[in-house]
Amino acid sequence: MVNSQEHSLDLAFGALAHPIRRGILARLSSGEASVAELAKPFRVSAPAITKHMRVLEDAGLLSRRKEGRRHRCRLEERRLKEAELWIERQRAFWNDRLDALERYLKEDAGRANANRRIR
Amino acid sequence: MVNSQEHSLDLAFGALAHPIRRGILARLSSGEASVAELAKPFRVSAPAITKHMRVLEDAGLLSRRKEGRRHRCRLEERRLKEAELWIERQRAFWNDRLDALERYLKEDAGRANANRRIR
DNA sequence: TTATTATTTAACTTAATGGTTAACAGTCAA
DNA sequence: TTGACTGTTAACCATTAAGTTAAATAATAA
Repeated sequence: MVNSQEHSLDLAFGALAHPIRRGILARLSSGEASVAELAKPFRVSAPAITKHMRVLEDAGLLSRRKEGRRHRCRLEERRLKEAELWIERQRAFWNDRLDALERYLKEDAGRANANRRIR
Repeated sequence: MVNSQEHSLDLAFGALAHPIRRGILARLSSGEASVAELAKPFRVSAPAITKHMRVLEDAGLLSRRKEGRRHRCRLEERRLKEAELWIERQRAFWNDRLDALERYLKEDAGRANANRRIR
């Protein structure tokens, strides 16, 4: 199970890589909705939406329960959080490097000035 | 050009959806590197790496300059930031909703208790 | 010049994605 | 029971993705 975490990031980012799926998530982030409601803004067939729902579900970004003939869908934020965290970690690293460089340059400039003053 | 922003998110998330490409970015987040250095941890052919580099470049997540026969590659953090921001916004919305729900439930519980005390 | 190293391009295979239409299954309401 | 509504499955098509090997280009080293 070494790379099951990796694989779930594959699925999550893959799911986010399509505007319809991001649209569905955006809609869900303001509350639960049925499949038809989620489909409304998009000019594609119902089966296409079913497939997008499947991708989101497989990625663990969305869950649903049946309520009569409609499905109530809701956002699963945990996976979204994991994806966000991955990005955040990379950026944090990078920013640390930039910060360190900046500090170094400042110190260096300080030392250069000190030297200039000494002689 | 309405959805060029959308399209660049497609590319960014799509690029993040592969473990080799995430590995490359992770490596880059601790400093610049050549293509061969980036390729080393992965058991795929050089042309495969070239393709992954292209995907990352097209997504604007990576840039490079030629230095003799090697290419020095570096992370472009702006796109990474944009992707992070998109996720963060969805989650913020959702958390607001959950917070509101929690507040509502607490208030409600308080009122219920008050009522119980009265009679 | 010749060989070596770093990287890309070309051509190809296989599998996955994203869409379609047509048909099916469950649930509700007349 | 019949019909309408919500959603899925099946079968198909076109495009893209991810890998391969073989050959090409470009820069350095011998």
